[in-house]
Amino acid sequence: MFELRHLRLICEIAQSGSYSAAARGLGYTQPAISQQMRALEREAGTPLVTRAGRRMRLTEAGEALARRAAGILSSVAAAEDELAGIAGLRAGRVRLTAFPSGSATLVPAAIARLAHAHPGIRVSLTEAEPPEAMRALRDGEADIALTFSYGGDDGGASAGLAEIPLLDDPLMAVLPDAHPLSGRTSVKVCDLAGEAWIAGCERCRGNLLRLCAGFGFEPDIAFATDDSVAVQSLVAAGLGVALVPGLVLSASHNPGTVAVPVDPEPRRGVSAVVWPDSRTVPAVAAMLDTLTAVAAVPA
Amino acid sequence: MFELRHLRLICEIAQSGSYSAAARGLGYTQPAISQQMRALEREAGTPLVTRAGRRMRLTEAGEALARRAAGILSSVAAAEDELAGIAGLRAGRVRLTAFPSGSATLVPAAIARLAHAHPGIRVSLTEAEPPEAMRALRDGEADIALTFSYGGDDGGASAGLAEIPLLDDPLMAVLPDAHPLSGRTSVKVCDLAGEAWIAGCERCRGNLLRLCAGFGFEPDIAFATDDSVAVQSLVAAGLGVALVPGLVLSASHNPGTVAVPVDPEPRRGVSAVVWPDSRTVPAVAAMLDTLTAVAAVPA
DNA sequence: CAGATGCCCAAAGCCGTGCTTATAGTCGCG
DNA sequence: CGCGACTATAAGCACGGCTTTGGGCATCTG
Repeated sequence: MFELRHLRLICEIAQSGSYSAAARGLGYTQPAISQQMRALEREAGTPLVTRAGRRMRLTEAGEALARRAAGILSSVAAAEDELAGIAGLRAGRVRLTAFPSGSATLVPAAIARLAHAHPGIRVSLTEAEPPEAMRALRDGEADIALTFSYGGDDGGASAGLAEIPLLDDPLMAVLPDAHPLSGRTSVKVCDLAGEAWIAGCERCRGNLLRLCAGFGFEPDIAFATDDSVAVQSLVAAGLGVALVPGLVLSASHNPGTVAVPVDPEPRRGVSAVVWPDSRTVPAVAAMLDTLTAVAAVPA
Repeated sequence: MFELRHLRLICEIAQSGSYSAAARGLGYTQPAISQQMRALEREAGTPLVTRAGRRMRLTEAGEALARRAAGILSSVAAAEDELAGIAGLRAGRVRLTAFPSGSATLVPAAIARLAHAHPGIRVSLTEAEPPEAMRALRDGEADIALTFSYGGDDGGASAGLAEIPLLDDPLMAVLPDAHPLSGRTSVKVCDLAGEAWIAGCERCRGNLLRLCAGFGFEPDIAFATDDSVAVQSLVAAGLGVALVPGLVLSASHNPGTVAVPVDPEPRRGVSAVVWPDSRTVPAVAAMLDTLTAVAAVPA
């Protein structure tokens, strides 16, 4: 099989019409050109140039090869340009999978910042709860999975994956406006032991149960819904109280409710999970950096 | 700049999804693949694959490169096919420049034979007297010049060019039917010393003068014309006698004339002239061989 | 016509590249 | 939990390809 070096050579010779000139143009010495051409002709199985007195003239085969070589070389150059664009953050793509409240807060801010810094990078966003996000990551359908985990669970970040902590998201107690404790600057979980509870998603509900068990009671869960807006609406309607992550509240807060800090503050960890190798992929690295930066400055 | 080896590699990996499989497919050992890929990624400036557990997955950059590589490799393969066609006489072109009586005799036979043996080869034919044919050859406008020369001149085959003798063409005396010598089996030049002469082309006329001078007389040239048909017509009209090459007579013979062998037989040499390098160009070599073969069997 | 000038070819030597072999580390599976 | 398959790393070696040097040939010039 030909070598690109040979194709460049035949093009250069076609233009300059001389081995010496081609050598100067390509940064070789003249004998190197002679040797390369001999190798190329051996490969081609037919002469590509003929000596016509002082000048070298391309044969029909040489002309044909030079013609094709020009196209091939420009294709190669185009491929190099494309890769250089990806390496230089002028192009590329990051596929993000984030849980709902993440995709409503951290992610939009990160995307906006990244789009400003590197307009050529395309970002795609899929919304998924952490378990599905991890599956997408494992299946190669996503580059970054934005997940959260409570102290008691591992978020599914198992072998081979790298987890980058982004922020510690404090849980707030959400009470109806009219609730007796709504004026407090902080509440204890025990204070709410007798309340009816509105629970969130499945893993949030698990965390709630563990948390309350730690304080010696089992919460009376009146309703459970994945929808964080619905949770607050149910609270506003006076049907119970809830523990809601600060991130959720920063994205949407029902005005009929009050969010009160909890003491001691329960937290959930929000982190990005990637394949370790991905951290060296320019667009992924840029997005991770941006997410970290955005997370460091709470909205 | 990339190497074709790298492009083949990324394609193979894209298909097989494994370094080891790619190594088997390409005939390398596995470490060779690892090293090539590392070199390629260094060149590209960005990772091209990520380890996803057991499987290797291409990154966006890797996919992009693999996509382009496939096209590039097929272009290279097409170029190789084209050259292989030229080398294998399934394609190619020969540009022939021949003097008139050659292009009417030897050349048609050679072209027919070559077309039969190698239908893919295109032959182009230009008619030119030897001096112009040599110029075309020097200027690269022809691959083979078919020329003739008399003993006294060199046919213009000067330095750097190779001359391949094809045949010795005997000159015949052409006499009107009614001429007193028209019944003889041979004539001597001296027998025609007192005749009026019809001369051919410029170089033929020069040869006639030298020939007669050798026999101690100067011919009385009544008419001179480049057109070999006209020469014979003038003879047929009783306006003189002529010396005409056998090759000319085999292509056209005026029935009102008689061609008589001359003793001793004057001759002109017919030969093909090429650049020495051309003899290794497949299509040119094939045409030279064919011309030689055709010349060996006088039509 | 001889010298000068480019240009290409040939031979020899050397350096670097890239392959193989051997070995260790890692992941997934039975 | 050990086995099999895969990849990474290191060391060693061979080949390829480049440079240097010297020579032949064609063209141009005084």
